[in-house]
Amino acid sequence: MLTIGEFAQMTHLSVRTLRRYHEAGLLEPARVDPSSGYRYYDAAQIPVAQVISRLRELDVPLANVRKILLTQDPAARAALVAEHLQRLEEQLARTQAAVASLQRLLRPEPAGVAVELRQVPEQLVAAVEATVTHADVLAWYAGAMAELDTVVREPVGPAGGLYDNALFTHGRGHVLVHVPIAEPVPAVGRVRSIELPAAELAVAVHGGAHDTIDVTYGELGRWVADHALAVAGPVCETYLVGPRDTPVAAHWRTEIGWPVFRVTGAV
Amino acid sequence: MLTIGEFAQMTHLSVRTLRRYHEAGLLEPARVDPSSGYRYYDAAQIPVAQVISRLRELDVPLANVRKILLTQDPAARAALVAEHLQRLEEQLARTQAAVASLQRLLRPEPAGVAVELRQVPEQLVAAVEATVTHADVLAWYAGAMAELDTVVREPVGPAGGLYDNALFTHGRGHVLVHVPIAEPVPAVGRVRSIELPAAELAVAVHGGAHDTIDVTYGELGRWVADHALAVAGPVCETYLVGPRDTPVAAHWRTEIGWPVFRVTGAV
DNA sequence: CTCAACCCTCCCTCTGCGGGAGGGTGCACA
DNA sequence: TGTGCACCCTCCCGCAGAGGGAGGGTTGAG
Repeated sequence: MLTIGEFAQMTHLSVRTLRRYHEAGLLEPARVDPSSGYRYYDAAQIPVAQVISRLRELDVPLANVRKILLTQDPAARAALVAEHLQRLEEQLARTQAAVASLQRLLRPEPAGVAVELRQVPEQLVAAVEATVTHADVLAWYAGAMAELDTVVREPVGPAGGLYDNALFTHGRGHVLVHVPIAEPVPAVGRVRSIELPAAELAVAVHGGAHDTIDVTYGELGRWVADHALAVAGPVCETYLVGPRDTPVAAHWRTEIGWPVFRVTGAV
Repeated sequence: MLTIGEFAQMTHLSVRTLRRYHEAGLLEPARVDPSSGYRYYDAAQIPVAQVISRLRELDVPLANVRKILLTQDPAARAALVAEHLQRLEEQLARTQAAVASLQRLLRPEPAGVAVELRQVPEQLVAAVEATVTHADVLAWYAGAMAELDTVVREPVGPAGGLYDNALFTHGRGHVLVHVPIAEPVPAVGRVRSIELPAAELAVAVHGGAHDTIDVTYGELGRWVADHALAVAGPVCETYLVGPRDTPVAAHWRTEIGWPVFRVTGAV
């Protein structure tokens, strides 16, 4: 039987951390003295503590560590670990994208995005909509678009999405993805046929992956601000070339439409 | 002049986050209304906000972001960014090591480390010592060892280190690195000639990089516990083959000496 | 039997983000 | 000129996972 201090020496985990792991149900001491509360560990628990330590080095949340430890079946356990490694790889990809984008931003050559003012007529679309958080929007978008694809056989234009301002200002908002159609389709699942109202948009096109789309948003927003046009509704993205057209992110083209009130007299 | 909400839309940062960045001195609004406290931003601040956003994606702490933004000289700024990228790479290496080690740990084949009981005589050494935290110990070690190398011309054995138990149990403790010598050397900088006392050690050898040295610590500690030998002092590491001998981490050999009281009658 | 080293619990701190309460502002429209 | 509503403000609390430290009980060697 080892005291918590001895166990800490052998595992290189601090006494505090061991107590926290006990409290979290990750590493129950072999025995706890009922009167004094002293924790006593068994030498057989050393490898368990080391597995925990390795998982924490990989930033696996304590709750997931618990789940992994409670999983007896080696295959299921390996799957849980693999799932986390998957997440690490995605994070690595995001990190690399951020590095590339940062280097571009720090070079003092403004991109100079072309902005155009456009009158968009009302449009019949098949749509899926929901209120989601900023963190969930990517996953939700993928599901909604897949569902749209199963229902809409003959789209008459590229897919698009309407993004409530609150999504950006407060991290949660109303989102609608749509595919333009010629004739109404029956309501299936979450898909509904609706008519998007006509709009006046300031439009810019973003080329490449969506990691850096905020740069184009910034340029477009700046243009709108410079031209003193009031904002009046959700932003409208149109996926001219997207993941469904080519897997090469560099070839994607996304049109961003920023709603404005026409200030000049021409109607 | 843009309100905080408009600025949030253009930069894809939440209103809350912008307020926090203001408070932290990262992104001062172009104007703050003295009576209402309303923040007003300039469109020219959009790229700045985007740089902050990219740095935060790279997990640069707000304090460092501030430092980077306050640095006018592009070269110095690039150096700060490069420094952080360096840290990211090190972290990546640690992550990969943790993955490899985890896979080994989850395979149910115990390594089976050979442990030996050894009487070590007193030894004259040139040493550098300090009280450091667990997080700092690697950097401190590198500096101390480099300083030792400049003073000691003729070591009579491999370098080693004494690690106070508190370093492991409480994350901060006394550490001493040393090189054995035949004759005392003059005190230069932090280097002193001292005599390490004789000791009784349980000894095991760890092969490979230090990422996984806790596994050998665990095996050794378990052996000591199984043989009911009381611990009585700092752990002693000896770097039989280390980074100064070969850059190939897989070839390193580190001897770990765990102080014990001899229980058998033989003296 | 004494005393130091150890252990316990409880509460606070840090970082960077979000939620929500309670209350003041700005501006279009009547 | 009021009214209403969207917007803005500050202040406090929550989360994760680690450390710091206070105040007090236990253990065990001399």
